[in-house]
Amino acid sequence: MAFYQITMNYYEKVYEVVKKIPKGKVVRYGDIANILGHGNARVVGTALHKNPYAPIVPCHRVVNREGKLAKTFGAGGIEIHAERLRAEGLEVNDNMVDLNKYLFDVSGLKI
DNA sequence: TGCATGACCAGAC
DNA sequence: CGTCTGGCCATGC
Repeated sequence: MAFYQITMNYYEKVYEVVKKIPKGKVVRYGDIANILGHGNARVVGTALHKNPYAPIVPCHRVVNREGKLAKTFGAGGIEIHAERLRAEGLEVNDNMVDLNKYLFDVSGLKI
């Protein structure tokens, strides 16, 4: 929601989707981009990198197509990224999670 | 208005 | 497996 920001329509859509990811699951940048209707995963990554809603938006539940975590995680670095996932019960090996186990299907989400 | 940037992706080799 | 290339498009200067 646009609490006190006026110019972040696109990024805000990203945040809205990310907030709907259930605990213990992850989604890929491309999947978010897909349901937003443009297919540009880079913009999704950029949006989360700036993530102004740090604790509200669970940005650590977003990984790339390989299941790898963000190299330059905005809220503390890749180690924090991994720790937050482990805190939710996910296995993180070599900064990577198993998409076959934890991938959440966002195609059923509404925006 | 134009140009560079980026938590990405798919294909080629 | 790994590396490289081209494309993607919102954002900011």
